[in-house]
Amino acid sequence: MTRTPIAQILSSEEVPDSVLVQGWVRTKRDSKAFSFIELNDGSCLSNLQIVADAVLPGYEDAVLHLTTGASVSVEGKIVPSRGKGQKWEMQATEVTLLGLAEEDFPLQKKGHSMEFLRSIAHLRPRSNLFGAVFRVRSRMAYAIHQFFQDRGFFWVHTPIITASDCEGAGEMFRVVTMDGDEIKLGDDEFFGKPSYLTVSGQLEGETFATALSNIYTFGPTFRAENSHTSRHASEFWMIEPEIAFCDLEGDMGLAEEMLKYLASDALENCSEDLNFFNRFVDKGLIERLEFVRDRDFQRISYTDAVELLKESGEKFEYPVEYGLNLQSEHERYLTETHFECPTTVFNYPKEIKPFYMRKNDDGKTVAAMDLLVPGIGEIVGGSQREERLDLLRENMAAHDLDEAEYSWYVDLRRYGTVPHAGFGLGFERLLMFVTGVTNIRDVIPFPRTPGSAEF
RNA sequence: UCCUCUGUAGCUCAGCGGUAGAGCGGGUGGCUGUUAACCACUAGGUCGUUGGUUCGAAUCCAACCGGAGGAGCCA
Repeated sequence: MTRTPIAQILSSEEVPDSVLVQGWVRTKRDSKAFSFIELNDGSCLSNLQIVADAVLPGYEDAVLHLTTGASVSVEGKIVPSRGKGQKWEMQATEVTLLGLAEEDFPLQKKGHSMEFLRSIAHLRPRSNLFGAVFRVRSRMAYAIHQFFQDRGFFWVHTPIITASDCEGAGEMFRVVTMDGDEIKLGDDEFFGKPSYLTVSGQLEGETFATALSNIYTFGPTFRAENSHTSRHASEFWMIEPEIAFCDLEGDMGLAEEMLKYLASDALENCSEDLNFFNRFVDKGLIERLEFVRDRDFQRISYTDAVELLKESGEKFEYPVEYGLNLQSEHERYLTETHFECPTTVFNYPKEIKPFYMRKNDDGKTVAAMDLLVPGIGEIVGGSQREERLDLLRENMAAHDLDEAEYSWYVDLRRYGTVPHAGFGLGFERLLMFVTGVTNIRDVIPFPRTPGSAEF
């Protein structure tokens, strides 16, 4: 008999008479004549309640000594439940123990801190919360591909090892080879020059956007910054669409449409897990996702945002002044206090943005945009790219970049240049937004942060 | 890199200068169509590490190690 996922059983109107389920025991309650086993196989949040009569062959060995965490294989009939709390339950005809869980199995039925669960990252997917997080993670990855593929975007696999620093994107990890304990550098360098783990696939993405028109990347990204915050990781996943024949307006539109699409997809396809988050993690989650799905986002230029912050009467720790970066507290005020909804800030001063962003006609600002969401801050950062050869060269010089290092990037402006734009969406930040989980370490299977690369 | 908090049983925590505690989890027994089941008994600890103060340190002090939060940087 082949295994039937518990999700399939619990969502059925009519079920096959006799099925096989396999999974891990969440809890067990014994009485004299039978035991209730709560079995979870990760296919959904809910457990299947199994009734195992004491007269079953092997009851003593296979059932009586079961503890939380043990793995079992159970054959039986699905019947309407006589108890409250579930529609179906299983009347077991055969219970086979696959593996006991030793008595110090760390996952209990209640009261674990996120910090503790992080320390047992190999077992935490078996908890309700993390099972739900990683089911939603899978679904969101699927929905992202669907969103782009439905709109004619091609998925491009940009390199993970790179020799070009996407300027300003952050500190990089160096890639080296070893001879014993000796790191090979200089002339012995494997790639003939210093190479790094990618901090962004954007520059390579642009080369494909100027060929296939609409592309996106979706893959791991690495930043060697020594950040200790709940929203930074050294290894994370990023989605970077790049669109030819597109300006900032279209770029902002796509980012907003995408966020709405993903909120809608999660509400539609992850309702059981979202309801769980809504109960135990963030009471306003579903309401917020519905808001994001149904209502328009706010847009405000950097210049207007600075004015708004100055006139808000709010006391900020850091100064608000044209030409300075908006601080976390300023972004939070805009999206959480003033607008109370996702907010796109656009047209930043050129001095605080990277070389590749397109200069606006005012000569002072560039066509950049950041999409801010309540509770998390920046979730998308993007821009229209500078497609004019002379202006790009000026920008590179102004940023002290060696044009020779970026000759292939400059070439895109020499051979059939086109207006184009794109953005980066942090996948984990999206998941924080969709699940209500407040620490990035808890939405990625095995988090890498400074000083921590266990598992 | 800077600032702040924190480390006691498998887990969550109490104790805050005078013989190491509870709940949950584990074991044993009982009871019940139960559902964070319930009741009784029981095992389980170099109080993060090292040093210091003290008649006496889980408790006070210092350093170190681990964890967390915030700032910056960004996604």
